[in-house]
Amino acid sequence: MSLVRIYECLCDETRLRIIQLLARGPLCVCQLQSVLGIPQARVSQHLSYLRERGMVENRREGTWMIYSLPEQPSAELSRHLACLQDCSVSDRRFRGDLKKLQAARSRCGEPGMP
Amino acid sequence: MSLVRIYECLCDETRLRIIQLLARGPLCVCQLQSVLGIPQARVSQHLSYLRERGMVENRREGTWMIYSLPEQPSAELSRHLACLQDCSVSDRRFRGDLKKLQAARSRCGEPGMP
DNA sequence: GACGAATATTCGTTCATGCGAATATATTGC
DNA sequence: GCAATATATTCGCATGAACGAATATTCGTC
Repeated sequence: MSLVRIYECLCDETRLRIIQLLARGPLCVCQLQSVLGIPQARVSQHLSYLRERGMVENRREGTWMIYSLPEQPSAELSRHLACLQDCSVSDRRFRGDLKKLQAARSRCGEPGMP
Repeated sequence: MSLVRIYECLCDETRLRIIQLLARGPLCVCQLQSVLGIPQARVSQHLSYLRERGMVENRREGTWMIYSLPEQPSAELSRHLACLQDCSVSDRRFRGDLKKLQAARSRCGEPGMP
């Protein structure tokens, strides 16, 4: 995965939010949708984009499709994800998303547990 | 400068090369052009793009326009530039560019010294 | 003020992407 | 098999970006 490829994945706000959320652990589409507050199709579209570029992995679990960041990310990707983590703690939007994520988790538990 | 803004600047290969080169110090347009091996107009176009987004600064020096990375980059930008530096040392393309940069420097000296 | 060098801008085209809307697919439980 | 839920895909459109080509601007020098 080239550097440009990495930056392409990060240069859209919605994708950035998705990646930021997945950095906290795997999530299904409907959890992402509820946190992001955007139509489901759009979430799936962005996830497809990220999947094609190797930025996310997915596995099916019943009806749910669980997305996560690569289990074995390249050195560049690791480095960049760490950098993103460093920077996003001070970002309002991201903090808001994380709050919503807590709520979503406590509401429906782990992915696959409605 | 938002994170998305930063990534937008980095998600094109030519711009990435430019930023990588400017990370080593200020350069004029013709030096960039000679290292990158692309038409001058294209270099200027990308530099305009970067300037509009606050990713580069420029100052005139006679006929030359000297471009450089921001003197006082934001915390996010600093972090990301450092991350980029870390990752690009292992990139062939960038290493090639740096070699050409050495040659360009020794050929015409510092910017403004033809 | 004309000329040359360095740089910037504009124009037209092509291509990728982001989006909403609609529809299709897959899985589970009855 | 059918319905319901979760997810994916397709289509059409609008926008922005990358590019080459051409042209314009700016500066120093004579």
